[in-house]
Amino acid sequence: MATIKEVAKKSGVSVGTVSAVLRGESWVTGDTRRKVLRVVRELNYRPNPLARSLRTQKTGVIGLVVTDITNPFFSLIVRAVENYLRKYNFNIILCDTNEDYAIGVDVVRVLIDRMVEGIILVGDILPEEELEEVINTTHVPVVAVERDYGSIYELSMVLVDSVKGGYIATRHLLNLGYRDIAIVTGPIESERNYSSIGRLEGYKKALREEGIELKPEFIVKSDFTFNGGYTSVKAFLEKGYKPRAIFASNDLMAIGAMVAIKEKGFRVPDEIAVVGYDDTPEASFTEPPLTTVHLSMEELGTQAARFVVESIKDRDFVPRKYILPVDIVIRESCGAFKIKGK
Amino acid sequence: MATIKEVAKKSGVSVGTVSAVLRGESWVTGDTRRKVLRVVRELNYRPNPLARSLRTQKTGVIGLVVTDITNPFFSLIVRAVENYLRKYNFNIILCDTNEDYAIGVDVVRVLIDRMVEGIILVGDILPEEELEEVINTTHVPVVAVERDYGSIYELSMVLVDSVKGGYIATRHLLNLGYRDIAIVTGPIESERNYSSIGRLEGYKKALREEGIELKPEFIVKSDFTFNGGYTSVKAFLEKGYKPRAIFASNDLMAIGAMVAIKEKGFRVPDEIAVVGYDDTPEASFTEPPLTTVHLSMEELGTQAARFVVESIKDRDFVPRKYILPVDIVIRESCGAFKIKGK
DNA sequence: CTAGATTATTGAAACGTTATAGTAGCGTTG
DNA sequence: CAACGCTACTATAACGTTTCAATAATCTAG
Repeated sequence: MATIKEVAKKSGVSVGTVSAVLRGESWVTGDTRRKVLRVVRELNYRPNPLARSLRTQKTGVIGLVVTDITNPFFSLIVRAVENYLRKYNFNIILCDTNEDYAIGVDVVRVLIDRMVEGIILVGDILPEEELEEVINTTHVPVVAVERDYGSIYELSMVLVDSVKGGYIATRHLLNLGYRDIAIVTGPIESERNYSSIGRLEGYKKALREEGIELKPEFIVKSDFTFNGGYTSVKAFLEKGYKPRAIFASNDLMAIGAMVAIKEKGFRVPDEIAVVGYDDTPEASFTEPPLTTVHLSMEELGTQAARFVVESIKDRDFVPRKYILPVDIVIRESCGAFKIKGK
Repeated sequence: MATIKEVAKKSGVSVGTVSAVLRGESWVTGDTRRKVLRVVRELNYRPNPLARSLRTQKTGVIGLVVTDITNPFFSLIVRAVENYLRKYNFNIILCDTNEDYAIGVDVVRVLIDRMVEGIILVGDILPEEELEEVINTTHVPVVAVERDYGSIYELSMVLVDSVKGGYIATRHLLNLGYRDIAIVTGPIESERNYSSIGRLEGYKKALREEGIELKPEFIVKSDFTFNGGYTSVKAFLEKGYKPRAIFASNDLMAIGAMVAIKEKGFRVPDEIAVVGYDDTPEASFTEPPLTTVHLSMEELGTQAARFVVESIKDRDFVPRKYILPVDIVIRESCGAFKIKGK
């Protein structure tokens, strides 16, 4: 609670000098510097970041907005962002929008009022109009993660190569000799459902390449939740369809799908193979362990944080786009070991 | 970017008046008020929270520190805290310590520097000495969640009734007729491992009550992780022990235990029944679905947030302790349905 | 009508810093 | 030895608010 004035008075110099010492300005002479530092320690003085920010117009705070912190996909990103930013002495104001645009718009405004030095939007936080507004009326660098806003706005983006992910998942199933492959997708109504659509594209591409005809009824629409995966696959099987393999566009739905499959009396992978997407921690706990498209949330978060730090440090940083590469991690739900093993 | 000065100038009144209008002071006359409000809208003026905070010594920010945001147990709490605090217009600075005391000490200092109005510590963030320091040298209200600091410090606490949880889990297994019940514990070396020890206590109490002798070799020490549960139970079974039921002190370990049990060729629950603790979302996805001690992380978070808000609003709030009640949610891993069903 | 009270408003200090223009003291230099 | 340039500082104006004592304007009472 000591202020810089008290330090100045007690050490017999001006506040400017104290400030200079604390900021590490080189001109202060050895003697005065030592005296000031001693007093600082004696009074246990710590500069008030509020006052400093008001003067310098820099807060050392980054706004981080996610749609759902309880989703491990997002919390892993949050953790990575935090770890990266800590190294640069940035703090994070975290907001969870519960997938609600209204809250998103609101919190972004508040963040700007609070003069955060950068904003990271993870997932579908803002509609385009609002994003445009933010970018046009402020100079806060914005980084979008897992949401493709195209190339018309001045912001960096960190995306996953969804098409490729969908492609290699399907390719893997094809390589194992399966032909009848169904897909469980996330929401695909609007073209802003970038990741669901991309994964579906990859799926189609792989089938096309192999000369396999696309069956529209094998495209099962769902919603990225466990329950959605479960109910949609259950309904699908109850209609009498029986694919040899299912590619679910995320792990949660894959887990739901497996439960439904087993409930219907089919074995995984012997009768129906399953592949997921995301490689969330639970993927290795399932039975059988889930073969899934691996992507590093850590890398996503780190990259986003890096972009934000760079745009702050480097006055003429030009917004970039980073596409995260993906690969497949083979466990047991696809049947690869059984086939190759024998 | 407009300032209050510009608003004052443009509407022909003093800054004090503008400030008064914005804060809703009643004395400003209808005419001036309207004029000011019009200009505010025209210039799209928004007060600068930094300047305001500097003057009022109130920031509207709460510090929220967790040990591991990727653990669903914590992220559910975070979400609840956020939702509650949003209603009161508080923002959250989030810090993840990665279970590292050094980071914990550091971030709490920073939070205090930044003049947060309250601090919520979830899990084992600070050693007692440091907590004492914080409480003695500042007046920031502190709430600890899931960490019992006893009653000597001036802070509120939100705890889970661990003894009771351990008790009802074991009781449930006893009621199903099982006698040979093993427990997989979390870390129990230090008495600050409040929750592991409590759960173990509850287990012992239930057995004692039933007149069953405690077998020390049936107390399997582990570490609250999936892997820990898996390896410790695997080792346990390989030593030739075969309990009729296992109570794991959290769901992650319970899931690990089930994998180990099945790997050893035993069926769950027919040969070995399993009960978990926490009721995390994954508990319903396992096979068989996990019977577990349910506790509401949402309630934990909300209660913590409530305490913090109350201590801010109410000048003479006296720190309280809230003990969350627990109950058991019966699924299939304990075998209750099979037994009762037939 | 005027003194006193009330009401609507202003002006300026304060919050705790940083940034910048200014200056005293002192050694060089031509 | 006057002019100049350093060096090591100081004084003070910002940053954008809120708060509060002071004041002008209007009303009330005697």
